[in-house]
Amino acid sequence: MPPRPLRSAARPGPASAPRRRGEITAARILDAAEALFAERGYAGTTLRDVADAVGLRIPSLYNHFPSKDALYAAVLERGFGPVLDLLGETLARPDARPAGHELGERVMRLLAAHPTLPRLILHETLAGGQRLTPMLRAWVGPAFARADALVERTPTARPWPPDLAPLFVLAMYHVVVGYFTIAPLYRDLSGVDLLSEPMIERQTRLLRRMVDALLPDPDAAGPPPGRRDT
Amino acid sequence: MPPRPLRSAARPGPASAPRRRGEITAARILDAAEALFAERGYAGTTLRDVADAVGLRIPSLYNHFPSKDALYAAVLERGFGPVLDLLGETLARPDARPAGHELGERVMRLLAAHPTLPRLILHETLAGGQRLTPMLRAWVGPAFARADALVERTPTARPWPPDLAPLFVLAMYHVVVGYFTIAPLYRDLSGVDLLSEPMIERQTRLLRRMVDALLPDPDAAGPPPGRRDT
Amino acid sequence: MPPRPLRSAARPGPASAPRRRGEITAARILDAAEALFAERGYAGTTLRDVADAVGLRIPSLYNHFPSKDALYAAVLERGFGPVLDLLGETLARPDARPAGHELGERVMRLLAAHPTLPRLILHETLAGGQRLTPMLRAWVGPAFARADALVERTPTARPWPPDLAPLFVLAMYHVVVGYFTIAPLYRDLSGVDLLSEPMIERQTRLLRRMVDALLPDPDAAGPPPGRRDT
Amino acid sequence: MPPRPLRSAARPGPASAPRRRGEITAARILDAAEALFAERGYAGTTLRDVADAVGLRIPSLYNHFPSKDALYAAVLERGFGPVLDLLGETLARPDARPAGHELGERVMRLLAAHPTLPRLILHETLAGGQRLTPMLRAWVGPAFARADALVERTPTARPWPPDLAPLFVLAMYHVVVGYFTIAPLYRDLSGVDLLSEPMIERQTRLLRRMVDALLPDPDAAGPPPGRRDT
DNA sequence: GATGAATGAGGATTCATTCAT
DNA sequence: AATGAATGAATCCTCATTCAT
Repeated sequence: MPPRPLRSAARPGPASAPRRRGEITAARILDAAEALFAERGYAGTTLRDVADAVGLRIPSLYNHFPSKDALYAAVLERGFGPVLDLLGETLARPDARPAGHELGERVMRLLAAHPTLPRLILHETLAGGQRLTPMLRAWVGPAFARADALVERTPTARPWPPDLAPLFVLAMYHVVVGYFTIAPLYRDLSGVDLLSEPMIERQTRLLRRMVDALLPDPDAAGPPPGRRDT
Repeated sequence: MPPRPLRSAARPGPASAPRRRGEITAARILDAAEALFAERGYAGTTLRDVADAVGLRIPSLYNHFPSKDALYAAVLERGFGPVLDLLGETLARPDARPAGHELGERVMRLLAAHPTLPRLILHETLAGGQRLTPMLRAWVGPAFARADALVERTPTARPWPPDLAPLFVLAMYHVVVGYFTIAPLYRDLSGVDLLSEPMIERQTRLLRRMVDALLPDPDAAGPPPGRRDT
Repeated sequence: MPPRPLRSAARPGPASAPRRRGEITAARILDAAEALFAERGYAGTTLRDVADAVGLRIPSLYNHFPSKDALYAAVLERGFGPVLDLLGETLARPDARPAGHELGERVMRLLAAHPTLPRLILHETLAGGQRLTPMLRAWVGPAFARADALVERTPTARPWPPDLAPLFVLAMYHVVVGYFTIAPLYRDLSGVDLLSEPMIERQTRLLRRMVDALLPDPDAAGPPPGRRDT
Repeated sequence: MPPRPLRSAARPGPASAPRRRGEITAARILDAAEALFAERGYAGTTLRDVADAVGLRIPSLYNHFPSKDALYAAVLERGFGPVLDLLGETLARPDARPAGHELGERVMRLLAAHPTLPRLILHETLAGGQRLTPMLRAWVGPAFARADALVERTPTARPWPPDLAPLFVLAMYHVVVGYFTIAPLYRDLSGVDLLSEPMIERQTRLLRRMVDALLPDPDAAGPPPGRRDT
């Protein structure tokens, strides 16, 4: 369980330190549930698993969340709230090119700090989004739309035709989400930990290179000649 | 990779008609199970679901498969056998550039015909591959290694550094797998069916353009000037 | 558990002997459940109680009834079906006076053979009929209406005013139902078993005397002089 | 019968105002619990139900009653104390005939003011009296005995044989208790509220007529000729 | 090969109760 | 006096599996 930065605790209120003991327990439950849901999905995660991970008995969970469903929803809300905020800001920025360039790094940093989120969202995707929080449902469509717009308004030497832009966005999304999703299996098979700092940095370089190649800067001559990535 | 018996080709194809009625029932069970496992994952799929989908009672499933686990394994074996064969062939071909160019189309055609496979494999990926058939386990590592080699030996105007090549392969893998995985949710949210023929064709064009941009042909001058994608 | 007369088994079909073993088990479950529901009510009866009484494990109950609710409904259906039929016939008879006179005896005989039914119906009454089978709901209203009509059309020396007739019917209903309901407590407190043959017979005489007094025969002179009850 | 402290009369009456706030809360709990126990029985009533009805949290109930059982006992004690007192007085009066005549009205008035009591007692009856407060247990037997004696010593034109007298008492008891018990269901089915003032008054007339018919005044000639019931 | 019946294990949830605050 | 938190026991129900038919 990665340490959760303070700002994520800042959601429920302006005061950052949880005052009551109950809030601490609820946060611990959310931590454990997030990890387990990310690893095993909703159906594969048992309240016993969660309770064991927190060091509580099962009925105690019900003192903090009224049902397994509600716990799952709370995990998604807490996890995705800050991410969606950040993505929203970046996508909304008018200066397309720097935005596109930064997006990769920002998203990588963000998800590296919350590596469970991509797994959570992929579980949802596989489930057809049937349990998708209204929050996420409401967000996904517009987010992709804004990303499409960003791609289309980015000045590039070789613009994307409108019918391919959405698929391009989808592709880049999958590159990022897939990277974090496959990390445990990749580590298991190859011994390399994709979540380690150097690998994260490499993947960030990859993204930059991909963006450079796929959205070439119109001002640069040909494929960036002298510039080496990194 | 274990030799794949011909019978696996007998599924929907015109090939040898199954002799016994039992085999036909087993195939129907596999069909139903494949769809359900792909949609809901292993933990989320119930033998009752499978039996209902086939029109049998649960105990009858045990006449064909000794356990839920075995049924799941059989689904993976039957589903991935032909795919792995095909991929293996392509990846093993010495002529790197045409192979790289063709790979996208071949894989798209293949997965478009078996759209459950990406979902199945993603469920496995999320589960950390713990239930991954030995078959798949044995295949995945080498496959990526061969793909890495393919990328590295492909003559290109801008070669990939060895530390990025594997990540590049991974990225392309996620682009393809993610496309099929998100199809149901995408359809739900946007109304567009990514599994439809036109969309599949668009995605194929996207892949070709991505490969062109990321592995630029050394013989071509600059970014392919006169050539417009489709 | 009183022996169930064969005619009640005749409901589900014309053949009286249950062919399959499952039907026997289902009947045993119904027997046990009927006794327990009658004694403890719905909320106070546990599936464990039922299973223990039958000698099964709890999950086996679900092979015969899909839920506790359905089991309860089945108990009511099986128990009240024949009773309602019989009552319906009697109440529908045109010859009011003999019908009224016989009703007491018939009902007493009927309920003496099924002493759980009054308790079941009282549990339902107390619950406000919220779980009342549609069957019973549909029956209760008309039954009382027909009973009212019977009272009003019975020739008597002192007719009941229309506003009291329904209450009179209700009263007689409670006399009968209450008698069987209180039997266990009465036995516990006084040692007398109201369900014993002699007591049943006494109560039958009581009912006859009450009917005679409350619906006096217009042809008889005054309070029946020479006639002694019994 | 244990002496009843005056405070039990303090409930809804204008009598001595409860001094401490705790007593007022306890009374509110008793009110809510009485209604719920009467409606759903002991097993069907949850401490959460009670707490919700009072507007407290469950643990607060334990500040006033040491257990669910004790709360139930307190409800019975408080509810039945005054009733038993009153019945005791009436039954103990030596002048049999007026007592018998008055009994109906007094009981009806009493129960109309406390319509939950019949339901509570019926729940107890159905449970076989296993939870019956010692108070009630100690009272029921003697009460019926005194009622039997009352019936037997009432001068009437047609005395009840000793073997029928107890059943007659039982019957009248059920007429009264049943009336209040069925009220909610009756209202649900027919729209008529048996607890309304006019219906209560009708039922009182019914009781008087039944008593007149079943215990005919020896001084009156035949069935009371000129007198019409109200 | 298909199925009705039975069941051990477990899953989510509720309930009455306790205790520290 | 009120309550948030914790929990053992139990509730209804599901699941994968077995077995006799």
